Amino acid sequence: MQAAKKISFQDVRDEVMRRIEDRVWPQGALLPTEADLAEEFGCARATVNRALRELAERGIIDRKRKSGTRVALQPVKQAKLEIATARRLVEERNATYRYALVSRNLQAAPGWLCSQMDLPQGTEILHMEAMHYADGQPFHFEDRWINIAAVPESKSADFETTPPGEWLLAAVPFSNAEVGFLATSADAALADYLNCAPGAALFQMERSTWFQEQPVTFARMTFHPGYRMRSRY
Amino acid sequence: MQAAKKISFQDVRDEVMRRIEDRVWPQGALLPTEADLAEEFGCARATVNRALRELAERGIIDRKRKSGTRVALQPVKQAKLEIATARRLVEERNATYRYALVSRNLQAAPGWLCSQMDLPQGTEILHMEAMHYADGQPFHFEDRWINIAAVPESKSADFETTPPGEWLLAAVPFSNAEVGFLATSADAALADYLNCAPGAALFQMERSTWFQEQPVTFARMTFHPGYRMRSRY
DNA sequence: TAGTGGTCTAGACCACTCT
DNA sequence: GAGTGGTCTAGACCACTAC
Repeated sequence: MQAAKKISFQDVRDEVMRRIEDRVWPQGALLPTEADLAEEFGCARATVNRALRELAERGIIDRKRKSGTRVALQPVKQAKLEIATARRLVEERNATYRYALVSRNLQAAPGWLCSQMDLPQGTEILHMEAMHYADGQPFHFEDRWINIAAVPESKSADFETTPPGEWLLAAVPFSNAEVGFLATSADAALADYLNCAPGAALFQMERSTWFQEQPVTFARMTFHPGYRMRSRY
Repeated sequence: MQAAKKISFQDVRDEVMRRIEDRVWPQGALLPTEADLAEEFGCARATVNRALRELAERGIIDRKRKSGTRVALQPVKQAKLEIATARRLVEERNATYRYALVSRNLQAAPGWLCSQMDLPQGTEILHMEAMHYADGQPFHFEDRWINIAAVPESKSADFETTPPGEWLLAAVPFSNAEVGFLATSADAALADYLNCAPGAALFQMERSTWFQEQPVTFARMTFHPGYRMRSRY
């Protein structure tokens, strides 16, 4: 005799997923109601609900009240990108991380930054440039702008030893951000910093960050030639 | 008198989030147990559980049995990237989408592809090149490889009018994938296709896809100069 | 071994939306 | 109006893990 284990929401989720993959329920098909599935699987409706809710979050199925649950026609594919600090990226590769502050200036925000970060003209900004290295090789160049008004302590923070990204992560831990990824050509300065030929194709990440509706920082990271950002989904 | 509305898990989630943002519970702090929070909020423990589970999924808090729930020290920042078809990307910009198949060949998989997709040497592969346009301007160039063994119907599919990406999305709707993003320099062929100077910096996305453990397709998309991929988190 | 989160149940009511 | 998912409850037992 089999031990009649209790059905878990994971069992339900996986079985429903299997039927979708095996086209038992093809794309666009209507699934049984939660109550029916609960009866079939011999579990509570709440268990089925949680299973289906997870699949809906993944974009596998679409749910609407009254209409019921359908297999998604165009499953939304989402890749989750972990936004990590340079230190973590470097150490993940079993390399030694090193950081160096290149420049630090208190200045009025330039126009392009004001529109980028949604700041009033002439806002006081802390501008820094920094380099991050992996095993002594250039990893990425950081162009960092911090809104002093949002993080006053940054004015007196020690960025000689602590990278701005890590400092901010501790100072403003829970923020919203907008990221952009693009390719750019190395200008003379980047070529120098990243030890590559001028004109080389470089991968860039730009990030604007807000905390409680207030713009905090803008950063542009330019990676060494050949850098590749990866993800699974 | 206020209408004493029932507390929802969203109320609990938002209030807990507020206390974390306002440093009522600073980073690393131990939160009250689910039972205590349930009593405080006047709701069932299951309601608190769902609220905290969501925050844990977002990486805001860390939960461990017996130890309890703590505010995350290093909140994991995750960006969700929607992987959309070229058609959708183009139409989102209110531009007119056009597709053109450039070449189509049945051939043995080259060595680099076999290692990339984890295929046996000499596997039969359908190789295609295609262009995608937005308002008549080059949007991206697609280099596509399909494992015939995994999707036999692809051999006779009409890729003159249907982009391989869309065809595959319908044929193999629920798959796993690995994506990589990088920058590359335009060679003569890409410069021609994308109407840019040779050597221009271009954004590339590479994707390998599996369905039920079997390699299905590899695609390399090279975008027009100036393309930027965006996301929020 | 005891405390904490993880999950399931059975029932109830609500909210949306199709007809 | 009626059908379906969305959520809450109160209670129970389980599973992991710090002690």
